[in-house]
Amino acid sequence: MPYAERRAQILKKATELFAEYGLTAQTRALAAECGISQRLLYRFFPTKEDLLREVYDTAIVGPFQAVWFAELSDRNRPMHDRLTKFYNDYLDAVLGRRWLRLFLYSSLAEADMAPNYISSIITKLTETIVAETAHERGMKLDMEQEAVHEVGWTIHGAISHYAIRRHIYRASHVIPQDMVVAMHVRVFLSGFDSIVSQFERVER
Amino acid sequence: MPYAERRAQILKKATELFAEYGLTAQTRALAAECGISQRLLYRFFPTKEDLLREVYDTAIVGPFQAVWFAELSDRNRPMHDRLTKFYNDYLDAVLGRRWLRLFLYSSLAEADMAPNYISSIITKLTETIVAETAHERGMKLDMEQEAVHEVGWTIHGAISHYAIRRHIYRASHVIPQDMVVAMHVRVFLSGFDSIVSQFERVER
DNA sequence: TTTGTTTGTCGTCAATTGACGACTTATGTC
DNA sequence: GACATAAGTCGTCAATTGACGACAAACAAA
Repeated sequence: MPYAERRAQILKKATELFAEYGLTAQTRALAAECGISQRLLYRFFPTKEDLLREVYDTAIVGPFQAVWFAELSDRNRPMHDRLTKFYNDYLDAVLGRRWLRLFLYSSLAEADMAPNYISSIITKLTETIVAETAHERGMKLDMEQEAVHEVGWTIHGAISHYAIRRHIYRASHVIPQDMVVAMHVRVFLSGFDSIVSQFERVER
Repeated sequence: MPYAERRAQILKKATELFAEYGLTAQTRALAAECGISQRLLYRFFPTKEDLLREVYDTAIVGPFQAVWFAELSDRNRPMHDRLTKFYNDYLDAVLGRRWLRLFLYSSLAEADMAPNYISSIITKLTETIVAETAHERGMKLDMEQEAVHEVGWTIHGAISHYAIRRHIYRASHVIPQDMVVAMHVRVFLSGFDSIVSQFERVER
């Protein structure tokens, strides 16, 4: 099998394995999964840690679609629709079992990867959501950056936790996903004015 | 050192160790932490797994205060106060770094412990919160049990995720905790009517 | 055919790790 | 003192695990 193809196969299987059994999953299990000898892995990745890093970059940071920022900022559509669309897509493309497990394992392992994802993507995301919601209502935001993030986290955290509940805690999920998204979007939009005013009052 | 005392010490150190380094932390490290030989551990716990189970029972299920149910059902106080009080207490007593790390490690390890905690405690909690909120507003709830849980999870998930963000992702937390709680309680209460009506309409 | 490069395996090393048999030391108790 | 029970250590075994040197097979190019 040619170099690139084999490498891609290993990376894919490694992603599945680490997501399932944690970052301590063994290289021998990975080799067996690929149908190759354990020694061959080391022709493609110098150490297990290099492999882990690459798994993280492709499987955690990769799935986020840059186009989502554009869609969330499309002022021709009502914020309610934009949020509903975004979070349904985000749940499907990112917050699946594999992504969540990898992300949590990495975060717990201290491997300051999660902070990277958070600071590089989610920070911008919460800012966008809050700014766009405020704009739609003709509000002029006057609060600390940290408060903006906290407001954005209300909906993002609630939906992320729904995914954790579903995929990690294996809670039953009889209520269909789009209905859950609809609920959270509704709660967020209906409570938005009052939470913003809370922060504006206090943070001045 | 007497039997009971030594055993308690081991249990405590084991909790710290497993929370920090995961359920794969080594018995030798634990022994060193206790200042005893590794062999001695096996006089108190037959296997590592027995130790793990006991750590889980005392450190995960233990911290939940039964009195919280009574407080949440105290109809002499407005729901807003009850929720604010409860979630500040819950964040302090349960959702700390140690508890969260243990809980997540256990959940990821498939060790169907998390489902236990969820089904035995959180299920009842969400039911109480939703029922009490509805009662305060003179509403008669008519929706599926699963929908009730989902409604309760909006606030419980949002606050749990705030704790995860803070302790696991190590996101900066400039906004003081009581202000975050206030925000989530406010969002929940102001959105409550509309989400309930959403489920009632659809679930019939 | 020869030669060099790529693709791949075998076997092994050193460190780690859960578990435990055998033994030692301390603390009463009659 | 004698003797039992509790508290504790030493050393080791077998299995696991990341890493790698040495060698074999496939294959293209001259």
